[in-house]
Amino acid sequence: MRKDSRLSRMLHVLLHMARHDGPMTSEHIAQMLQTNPVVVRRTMAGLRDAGYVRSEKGHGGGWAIAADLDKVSLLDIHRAVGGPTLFAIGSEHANPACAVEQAVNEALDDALREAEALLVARLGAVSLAELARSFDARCVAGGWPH
Amino acid sequence: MRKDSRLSRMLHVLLHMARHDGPMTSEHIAQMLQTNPVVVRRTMAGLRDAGYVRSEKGHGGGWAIAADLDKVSLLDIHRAVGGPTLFAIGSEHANPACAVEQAVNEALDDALREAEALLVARLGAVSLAELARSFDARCVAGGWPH
DNA sequence: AATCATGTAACAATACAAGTATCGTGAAAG
DNA sequence: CTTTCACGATACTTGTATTGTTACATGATT
Repeated sequence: MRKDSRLSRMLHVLLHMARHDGPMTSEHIAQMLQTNPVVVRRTMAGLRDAGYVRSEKGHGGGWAIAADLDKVSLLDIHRAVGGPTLFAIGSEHANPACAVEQAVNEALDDALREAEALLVARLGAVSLAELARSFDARCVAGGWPH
Repeated sequence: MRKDSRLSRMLHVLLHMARHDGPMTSEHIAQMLQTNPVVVRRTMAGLRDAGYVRSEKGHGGGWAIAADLDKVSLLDIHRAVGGPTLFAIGSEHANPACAVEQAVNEALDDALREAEALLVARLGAVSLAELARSFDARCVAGGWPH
């Protein structure tokens, strides 16, 4: 399967929106993401439904942030875009009749659950605001013009 | 993408082979896995190349274990079947020009790397022999006939 | 009324594991 | 030494998910 980049893309967009006055159009965002405006709308629809962004039609319309970035975590965004499967590996049958297969699946699923718990904890611990601040810090450290 | 079940399947097969005298044919294994003999040969080719199993042609031929199960970890098997990507999510561009995207990718990749390290450590810490023993223990605990 | 922008539906492209069919090759059995 | 068995290898097709694309409807602004 192709790798799901929706979380990455939405974080990218949100950080740009946080540093941008006024709404941004799907067309503009699509250029940033090097993709299609329809893909942008499709993906951001999830964020809108969750209340993290707002969209307006017509002249001067587009997308704008609609939530306190301190209160939204990376995990929230992951879930807002559909909370896709995290792992590309797993077991074939959920409830196998074979006892050997049961044992194998249990061992594997244990390990996967642990890794998933860690990842979820990491994503849940970082807010969009913190991510934006760490970006600012990186710019200062790198001598970036403000 | 469809979930990769090669590791799960190969562990299933190896545990059966450990409790089985003489070689097992691809046809027999395919029935266990509820799949096709060609899929079995294709997947087990990796294990053969790594020296974990051996295959023989002709009458009485088939697959047999060719290594000390105490010395082979679940991680070894994962790698032998191609060491596929573990995560289904990730970032789109490896080296983005956009500084914001760089920051986002770094934050995400950090979290993914940590989770991957945990998973790899877990898989690397369990040998096939240990997995087989834990299966035996489970059978005894469940009152399984030996 | 014209324009701009989102909303939605439908469909093609892409990627990759898995499934399938077929033939070749070598080893054992008769 | 011919048949049979089993792997080896190739060339597809299928299934499933994201992503890309086209087209058109809808609502808001000028």
